[in-house]
Amino acid sequence: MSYADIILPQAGPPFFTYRVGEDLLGRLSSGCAVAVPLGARQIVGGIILRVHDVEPAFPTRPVRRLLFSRPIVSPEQMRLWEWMAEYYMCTPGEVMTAALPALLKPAGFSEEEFAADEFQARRVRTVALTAAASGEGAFNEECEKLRRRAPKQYHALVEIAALGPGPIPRSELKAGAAVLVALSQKGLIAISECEAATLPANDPPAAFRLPELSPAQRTALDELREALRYHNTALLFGVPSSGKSEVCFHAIAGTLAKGRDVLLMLPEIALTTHFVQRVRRVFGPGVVVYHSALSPRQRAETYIRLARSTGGTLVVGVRSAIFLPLPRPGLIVVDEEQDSSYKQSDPAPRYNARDAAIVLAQESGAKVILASATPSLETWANAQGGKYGLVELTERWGGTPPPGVTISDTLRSARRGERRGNFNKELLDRMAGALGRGEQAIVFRNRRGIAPFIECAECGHVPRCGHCAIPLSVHRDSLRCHYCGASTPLPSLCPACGGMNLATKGFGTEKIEEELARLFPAARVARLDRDSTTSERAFRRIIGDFEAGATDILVGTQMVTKGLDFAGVSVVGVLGADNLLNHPDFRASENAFALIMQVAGRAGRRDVRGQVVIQTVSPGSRLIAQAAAGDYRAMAADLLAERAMYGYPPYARLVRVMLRHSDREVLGAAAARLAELLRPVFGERLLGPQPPVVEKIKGEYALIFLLKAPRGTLSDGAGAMPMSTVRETLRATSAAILAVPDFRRITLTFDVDPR
DNA sequence: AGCACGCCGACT
DNA sequence: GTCGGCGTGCTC
Repeated sequence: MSYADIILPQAGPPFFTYRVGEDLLGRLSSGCAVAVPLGARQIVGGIILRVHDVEPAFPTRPVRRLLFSRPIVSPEQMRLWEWMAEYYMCTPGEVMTAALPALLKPAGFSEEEFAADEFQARRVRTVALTAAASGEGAFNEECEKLRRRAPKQYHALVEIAALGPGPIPRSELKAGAAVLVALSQKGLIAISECEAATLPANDPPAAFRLPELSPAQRTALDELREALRYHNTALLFGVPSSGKSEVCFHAIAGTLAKGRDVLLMLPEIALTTHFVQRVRRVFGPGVVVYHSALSPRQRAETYIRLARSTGGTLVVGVRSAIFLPLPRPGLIVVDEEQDSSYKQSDPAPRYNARDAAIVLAQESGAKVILASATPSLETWANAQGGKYGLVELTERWGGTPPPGVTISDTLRSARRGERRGNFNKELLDRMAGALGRGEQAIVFRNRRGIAPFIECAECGHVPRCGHCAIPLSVHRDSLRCHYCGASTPLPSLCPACGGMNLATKGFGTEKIEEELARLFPAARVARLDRDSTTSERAFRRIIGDFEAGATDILVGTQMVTKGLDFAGVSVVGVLGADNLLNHPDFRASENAFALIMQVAGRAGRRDVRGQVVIQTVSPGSRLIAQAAAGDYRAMAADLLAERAMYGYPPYARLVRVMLRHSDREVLGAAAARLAELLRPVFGERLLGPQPPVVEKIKGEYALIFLLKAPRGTLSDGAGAMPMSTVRETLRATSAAILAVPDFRRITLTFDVDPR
């Protein structure tokens, strides 16, 4: 008799064992998707881990059905799943939940319902130029004919030609149905239908429209290729605007030409911008895009299409794209590798896609390029230590002059009476100048809403969120919790003492927007933050308007810093730079540096030197000076010394242990017991327990420990402990805690390498 | 994660 | 006397 160990998409045991019936014998192997019965009346989708003939000690149920004729998880992906479950201390089922699109994990169906529900790729209509309209001569001739009398058809034809060659899904075209029908009747385009999961074709490498490289970029590309001969991973470290992307494009083209697949990973926000269009212009319509705005159907189609592909595909995607079943991975590029959106912090698997990329590459003989102007200190240390190759681009592309940076002392400005609202004179003068010349400005503030909190002037009461216990932020007509999103009307009296004098403290983007309307009444101001971009459309509109020059000043949060290129911006203001440094987080300085560098990079264009004004109450800050000078090396040297001193990454591995429970007493007791068990092993390197920043999560109390597991031998002679031993200790100890009857309902989670 | 089982309060 | 509230524990 044959048995199959099957991963099911849930926490709990690593796998379940089912019987393989006669009907499926020989057709099942590792990576196959199957439907199996679970519990009384459920059918769920699972992935086969292995097939064997060891009879389990419990009665088994049969595998119900094979969902796709071939495995949908490649051997390399299976090994990535295993590594991820082990390294990030979660179950393979939790990895599976993150890895597979929802439609490929059918769950909660009764047997009858499920029978009809196997995933079927949708059929889509496509259009393509016919021979009559192809070729430069014929195409231009047809365009001329249409231009005057049928401008809509003309535009449609140009659009199809731009996206082509090859069939283009109808849904990707702006042109209406009538226009396409007319073009088809003229014999210029052919309308046909095909399975969405097989769309569209890749451009042949010869047709790539690669950008010309400058001599500096050419040298960097050669160095990169050389570095990747000796290393699996290389850091492409380039100043802002040095043209890292172009160098990557050439490396990507080289890999695709060998028939191998490329994964280009981007931070979440960068993908919604024009970058994807740029990639499509270079590599053609075959570029696969994978991000959070796709529908469940599109995700499943993309996944299946890639599983059936034979190599040579370029995928542009966010964090979760690391799980796509590329048949022949050759190169993974992680752009802005330090970006925190590569780390999933909740729910499990709490993985970092950058690190997963390096593991996946190792498993599949692929190479990794980490690209950044401000690499994470972990990556920098690895590059300095020779673990990664290091390639530098020090020259700004096209001779764009670097922006002039001014550090503006807010307290001095206030003393001199030169402050208007939250703006210092230095910034206001430069903004006025820019607006006068018809140029644009960006104002960056790392805080949404009007103010971070309000305080009663009489009793000192600060309204807090009932769910999370953190202060509520002030918005135009509500108080909102920035953690859980809960919202209550803005009170007019103090809820505690009935006092009449509620004072707003600090300031956010909404407040800045109001002030700008008063300071520059003639300017058109737009705001870009999580509150103003509730839909994809709103986001695109704000960006589009600013790009088109329909707005003059853009005020916003981190959103204004990522991957956006605005040619008309000559002034950038950073408000309250100190705030960035004051986060209760060991990465605060590193992040602040990256953020200031990124936002500063938005200023200036080829002919106009950009101006950046950083407003701060601590103008003497070493880090702010380093950021103003763009001196990454100095910053890294300082911060690495600090990390070594306090035992933080890259000199230690962090694990965050969180306990949750509805009863504060029980929680406290469990945490005390856990501390008692772990302290003898880890001593001073176990911090806590302490309440997290957000004290209550979904009505439950929480306590956290932070473990700084040392790497290398310690100065106190305690020797290094392999990470596998650290994990084993944590697992065993938490099992012991959960075995105590009183503590059974405690939720215990681990976050390895937390952000 | 579903879903059944089971032990306590509002109804016909 | 039953219907159903959700707390608890199991699913190969």
